[in-house]
Formats: sequence, structure tokens, C-alpha cells
Amino acid sequence: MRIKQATHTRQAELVAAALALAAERSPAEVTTAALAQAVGITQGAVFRHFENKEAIWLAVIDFVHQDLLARLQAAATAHAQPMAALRAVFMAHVDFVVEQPGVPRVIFQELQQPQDTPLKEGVRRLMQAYRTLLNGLLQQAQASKQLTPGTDLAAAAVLFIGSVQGLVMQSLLIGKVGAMRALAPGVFALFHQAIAAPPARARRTQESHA
Amino acid sequence: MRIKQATHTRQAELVAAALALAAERSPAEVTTAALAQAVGITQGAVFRHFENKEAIWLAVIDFVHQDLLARLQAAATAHAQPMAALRAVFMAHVDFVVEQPGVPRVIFQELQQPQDTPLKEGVRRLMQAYRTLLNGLLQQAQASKQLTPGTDLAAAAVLFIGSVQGLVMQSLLIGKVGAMRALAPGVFALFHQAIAAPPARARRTQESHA
DNA sequence: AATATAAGTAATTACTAAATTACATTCTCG
DNA sequence: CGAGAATGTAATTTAGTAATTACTTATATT
Repeated sequence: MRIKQATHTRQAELVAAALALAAERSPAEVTTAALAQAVGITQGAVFRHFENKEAIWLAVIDFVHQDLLARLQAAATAHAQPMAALRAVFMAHVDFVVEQPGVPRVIFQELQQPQDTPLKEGVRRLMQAYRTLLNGLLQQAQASKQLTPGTDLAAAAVLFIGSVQGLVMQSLLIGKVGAMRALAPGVFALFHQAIAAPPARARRTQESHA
Repeated sequence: MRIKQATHTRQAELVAAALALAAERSPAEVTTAALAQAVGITQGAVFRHFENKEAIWLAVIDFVHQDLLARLQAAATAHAQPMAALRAVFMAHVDFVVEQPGVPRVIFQELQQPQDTPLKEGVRRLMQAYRTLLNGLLQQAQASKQLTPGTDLAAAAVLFIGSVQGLVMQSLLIGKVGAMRALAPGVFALFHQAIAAPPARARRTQESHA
């Protein structure tokens, strides 16, 4: 059995360890010593695989970016109807956070930094990709007349991401990530109500109202 | 002119300094030395006025609790119509964050801690008071038939706070808190759409639809 | 005005954490 | 197989921070 591991293996282990530790404490308090112990090497050995500590978190953000977006994309393409796709994306995001409670902590942590660190830049890229995905779905929905006419798509994207954020905050506050799953359907239902066109018969009366 | 200041004066100065510094960097990086410098005393002198560093952040949370809730309450009571009151609370919250960009950072920072620190307890009390305020307004709105029948009030509260959170995240990401003000009306309009009862003429058709 | 107390200073202590260094071991490939 | 590169260790360095201590000075009170 191998004692020493190739760098890319250790890098993956350290990234996983960082996420696991971030689920239990503030990422700012995750030390290189703790990472080393989690992986089974000494503190100094960590720097055989990463230039410095920041590089570890950069790799974490990268990993999350790949993993989360792949899941959201999969959730979206599993549904032909854009509204159903939005619901699936919402639930996939909630599921992801429940499985990886460290992720929001890392995101929040990096957003704290006001200067434009490489880490914050990584978070921005992730959010941008998320927004692009949402925007595509919202435009599809709009094209197929499933949105209230004149809906502000940018505001809808903010509201969508904000809804998940709100759920995350509640769960951070009460300390039980699982509670998110229970609240999620009700919150999405409201989001749906916020943007969805009224059913056909009602639409006629609304037009006569305007 | 006075050289030495009374403790309660210095405490207020230190709380203000903590909020100001948290607006420029992560609260975790705000050192007692930086606080001392901001106030014009030496690092050790800080401990003449606060038992330890945690006590400073506790006082900060307390101050924010008082100040924010007073503003939200004032915004709410300025409107007889519950929906108008909700809009005013939303805007007051956004204004508060724009004026005090350090506040969300402090909140996030404390939410990171998974254990139940006194600080996190303080944040929880603040959020609880916020939810109580919202709940009152939502119930008023419901009682006066201004909500879609069957609206999930708990989900609505999550969505409301989440909307502001979403706005805050956007602004933390792009680094310009002022951008919140521009996005806020659109986001609130969607929230309104999410919970508001359809206008009278449309309601008839919706009933016939059900 | 004298004095006790509160507020301040300067220097030190105790601790923690990231990064470096010198040396050792394992792995890989010609 | 054997040499060189990669990975690992143990100990040290460097740097920063909260809190304490011994001493000083301003302020308020009688």
C-alpha cells in the first residue's frame, strides 16, 4: 500500500477536508494543521501540494463551481418546461447545501473581503455562471408566455438566489441544515407566484383590467 | 478639552469604530489594535472599557438590534396599509445596510460559528424580533384580505428576509452597496406579486377557475 | 487643595498559525 | 538496479494578536 500520494491526489483530499472542516467551524478557523491531520500528514507537508493556504481555498471554490453547476445544469436539462426546470434547480441547490453545509460558509467568508482577492473573483465567476443559467431559463419561460408580462428578469434572478440565501440563513441560525428541505417547497411556491403568468381564464380579466 | 473619556463614551466610540472597520474588512480581521487606533488610545486601554474582545462585538450586535429595529418599526407604523408598511420596512432595511455596510458582515461572521456562542444568540434574538415584526404585518394583510388565500406566512417571511439577503450578496459581490437601492424596488415588486391577492375583478374569475 | 478613582501608557506575556528549512524516505523510470 | 525527483517529517522561524502588568496621569469629589 502506498504511503506517499501523488500531488493531485493529495490536493483532492485536502480540498475535501477543507469542505468537511468548514461544515463544522468557520472557514477562517480552519488551520493548515487541522487540514494536515484530517489527511494524515504533517502540517509542513501541506505546502508540498499547495503554494500557500489561499491556494487551497481557491481550489475549493473551483471544485464547488464545477460540482454545483454540473448539478444545477443537470437538474435544469431534465425538464422541458422552463418553470419545472427552475423548480428543479431550486431544489438541487437546496439539496447541495444540505449535503455540503461548508459551502455557504466558504462563500460568505470570501464575500467578507472587500478588496478584490483571487478568492472573491472565483466566487464572482461562480455566481455569474449561476445567473447565466437562471437567465436562460427565465427567458425561455418568458418566450413561452409563462411569465407575467413585463417581469423584471434581473430582479427575478436576485429573488431566486436570495430565496435560497434566506433558507440558508435560517438553517445556519437554527443550526439544522435539514430544516431547509421542509421550508423549500413553500418558498419556491411563492417565487413561482411572483413571476408566473396567471392561468388563461384569469389572464383575460386582467387584460380587461389594464 | 478632555483627554480621558468616560467608559460609556469610549464604549460607544469603540462600537462605532468596530462597525466602521467592519465596513472595510472582514470583522474577523478587526484587531483590538486597530480599534484602539481608530479611537485614539493604545491597544491595552481597550480593555479598560470591555472585558474582552467578544464583549465588543456583543455590544455591536446590541446596538444594531436597537437601531435597526427602531427604524423598521418606525417605517412600519408610518403606514396604515400593511402592504405599504411592508414596502417601507423593506426599503428601510436596504437603506440601513447601505448606510452601515459593516452590519451584514458582522451578522454573517457570527452565523458562521456553529456552536451557540453568546454572539450568535444575539443575532438570533435580532432575527426573531425582525420575524415578529414581519409576521404582524403579514397577518394584518391577511386579515384585510390583501393576501392570496392560503399564503404560507412563514415562507413569506423567509422570502422577505431572503430578498434583502440576495440584494446584500449582490452588493457585497460587486462591491458597490449603492447598487442595492437601484435593484430594491424591482425585487420588492416581485415579493408583492408573490403574496398579494389579485385585484377584485380578477378574483372572481380565479374563484370560477377553482 | 488633597486624594481616590478612573482612564491611559508602554512593555511584556502567552499563544497561535503560516511558512521555511534541513534532512529522510518513498517512488519512478532509464 | 540505482539515481533523481517527489513526498514526507520534525523542528524552527516569523509574525501577529489578545490579554496582563506595573506604572502614570487626568478628573471628580469632599
